[in-house]
This record gives sequence, C-alpha cells and structure tokens, in this order.
Amino acid sequence: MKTIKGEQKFHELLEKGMEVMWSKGYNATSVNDIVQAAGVPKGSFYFYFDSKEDFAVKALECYFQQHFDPAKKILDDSSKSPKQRLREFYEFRTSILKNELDCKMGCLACNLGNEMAEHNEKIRQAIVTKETYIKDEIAKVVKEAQACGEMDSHMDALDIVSFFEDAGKGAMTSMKELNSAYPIDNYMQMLNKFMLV
Amino acid sequence: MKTIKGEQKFHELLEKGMEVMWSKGYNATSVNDIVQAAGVPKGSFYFYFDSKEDFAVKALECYFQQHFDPAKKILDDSSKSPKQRLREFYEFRTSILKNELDCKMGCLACNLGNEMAEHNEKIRQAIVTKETYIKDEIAKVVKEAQACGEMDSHMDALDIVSFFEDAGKGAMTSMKELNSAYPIDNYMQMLNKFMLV
DNA sequence: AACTAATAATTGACCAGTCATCTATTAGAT
DNA sequence: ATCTAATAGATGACTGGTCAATTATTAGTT
Repeated sequence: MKTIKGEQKFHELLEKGMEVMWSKGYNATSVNDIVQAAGVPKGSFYFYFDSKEDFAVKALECYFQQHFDPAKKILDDSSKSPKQRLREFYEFRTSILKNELDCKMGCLACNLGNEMAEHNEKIRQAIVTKETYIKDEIAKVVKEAQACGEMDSHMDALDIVSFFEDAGKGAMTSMKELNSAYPIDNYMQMLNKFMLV
Repeated sequence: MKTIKGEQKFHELLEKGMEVMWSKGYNATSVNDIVQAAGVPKGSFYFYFDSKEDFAVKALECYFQQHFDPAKKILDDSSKSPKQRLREFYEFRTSILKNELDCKMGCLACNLGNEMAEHNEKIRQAIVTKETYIKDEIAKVVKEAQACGEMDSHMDALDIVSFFEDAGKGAMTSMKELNSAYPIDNYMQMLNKFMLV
C-alpha cells in the first residue's frame, strides 16, 4: 500500500465493506459482497487484507475512529459544564442512530460483538479495547460532574457509565427489532432522569 | 408427526438445535450442525421443518416457553409484595445468565434479534410478539407496585419496564464481550437503586 | 396393497481463499 | 535522458469444501 491509488482502494474497501458488514453482520457478509460494494475485483481484496477476519478488525478500527472521534470533541469541550457536555454527547449519538441511520443499523461494534465475541477472539479484543477506552473517557467527565456537584457522588463513575452504555446497547437492539425510535427516545428520557443530581 | 418417536425427534431437533443456534447465531449454524447435535439424519430435518427459517421461529417459541414461563410464576405469586416479586424475578433471570450459562450465551431472542431482525421479517415478528407480551406482564406488576406506593408513580410503567429490559439486553451483550459477570451485576445494582420508591 | 414416516444420496449455488499472470510505477545505473 | 530491474498493484479463473434444500428410495404400519 505505497501508492495513492492503492491507499484509495484500501479505504474504498474498508468503508463500503464496513457498511455491508454493519448491516448484514459477519457471517452473512461474503467477501464477494464486500468487493462488489467497493467495485473492486475479488483478487484485490486479498492484496489489502489477510482474511475476512482481518478485514473485520480493521473495519472496527475505522468505525470507532469515524464515529467516536467526533463525539469525543463534545466530551472535551471545556467551555461547557461537565453535565452539559454529557447531555450533548448522548444527544449527538442518539440523533445519529435515529436520523442518519433510520433506526435500522444500530452500532457495528455491538452487532459484531453480539454475533462474534464468543467465537472470534481477535474481533472480541478489537471491540473490548475500544469500548473500554470510550467508557473511561466518558467516566472522566462524569467524575468532573461529580466533583462540581452536578451529579450524585455516591455512585462509582465507571459503574454509572457502564450502565449507561449497556442500556444504550440494549436500546439499539430493541430499536432494530421494533424498527422504531421509541427505545432510543425512552433511553434518553431515562438517562436525563438518572443524571439529575 | 403422528408417532411418538416422531414427536421425540421433533423435540430433540428443537432443543439440541436451539442450543447450537443460541451459541453460534443463525447464519453460522448450518442445518448439518442442528441434525448432528440432535443425532438425527439430515433428511429428517426437512420432514419436521419447512426450512431453516421455520426452525428458527419454532426454536424461538420453544425458547420463550422454556425460559419465560418459570419466571412468570414468580411475577404472579400474589403471596409476595409487587416489588419483592420484581426483585426476585430479575434476580432469577440474572442468576441463570451467570450460573447456568456461564456468562457466555446471553439470550437466544436478543442474539437472533440483533443478527436477523433487519433481514428476516418472520424471525423479527416472532421475537417482537413475545417480548411485547413479556414487557406487558412485567409492567402489570410495576403498576401494582406503583398503586401501593412501593414504586414512583410519576413514570409510565411500560417506559420503566422497557428501559429495564433494554438495559438487560445491553448488559448481556457486554457480558458476552467481556466474558465477565460485571455487566449483569452492575445492571442488578442499578436496577435496585432505580426501583427504590 | 396402500399409505406414512424416515433417510441416504444428491444437487447446484455459493463460500473463503489461492494463484498465475498481467500492468503500472519507481529506483538505480549509465 | 534512457535503459534496466525491481517492486507494487490488479485481476479473474480456479480450488476444495460447505451450504440449504430436494429427491428417490426404503422401512414400517394398517
């Protein structure tokens, strides 16, 4: 992957293929599906990726980079109060699920985690590592909120964040099952109640 | 399916095959996997089931019957207070996830829902119908608890139950990803905090 | 004999991954 | 500048194997 054109094809495969796997899952997505989505010949796939498993891991890394990094900027915006940042952070994420993704796609990492964690260690690790990092980043802001009295200090910040994140994961599953925004809206409503001092 | 032996084989396929699909998911489970797990010849599968899809729907019905019906008895035990029943109900379900299933399997319906809801309407419907019924049954007890002042009456019972169920779903996903009981334990801890008047 | 239940064998489509062969690009030597 | 050689990328045919589903046949019962 030394040339510009090569770099382009690599990213084309990653992004178009990621979307297919995001929607259909790991086992239902064939390498043919991926190369067709990217408009790249079958043989080229194995020039850029060792295997379908390798593709999934790299797609996950790409996914987190594309979808968490923008949200992290909200968390880090020190011009706002910690609680306000948390609110906007969760509002931002849920609005994408509802509007951009039409309550259909959920989260690539949750989807692959649910399907593959028990059976593929590399994919499991790729997900756990990133999700742990994300929870830590959110927990930092929760701790700030606790320190300045915006949130209840009697609960462990990481426990709260873990619960929030898990509830969000489940809400996405229900959202897909019901094909409705209700689970996400209800999640936000409960989150706001839970976050009040 | 007129003979006793036939009935036995049908249930053997359902129960053994259900476990395989529960663990591996829909797409990673082949009809061969199912018949091998049940010790039944390949050809017999299509005598008892129209298709793999038909098998999944029937397996889901069997799953809910086997796993929700015992828990429902706890909900209906009028000798205890509503809130006590809710506590025991959730405690019962989470203890199965931890002890019986070793934090590995999660819930068949959630697994298939996550993997298939977007792409298979029959499977989606089978899951949604049953989960709606279950939420209604739990909500009845929450309403009782609200009526006798054991729980906060300012929130809609179905919203609360939906949130509880979704949080549980997400906790199961994380449980599988982390291969740890922490998400479930944390879920129960938060549930108890949330349920206090 | 006539019917139902059970099953082994088979089918054609599709799978992940390989490979030989091709072209395009770059680097070094003169 | 030009030639040479090496590297990087591109490509579709192909492989061994597995898939869901069908079919032809056999066994069992009435």
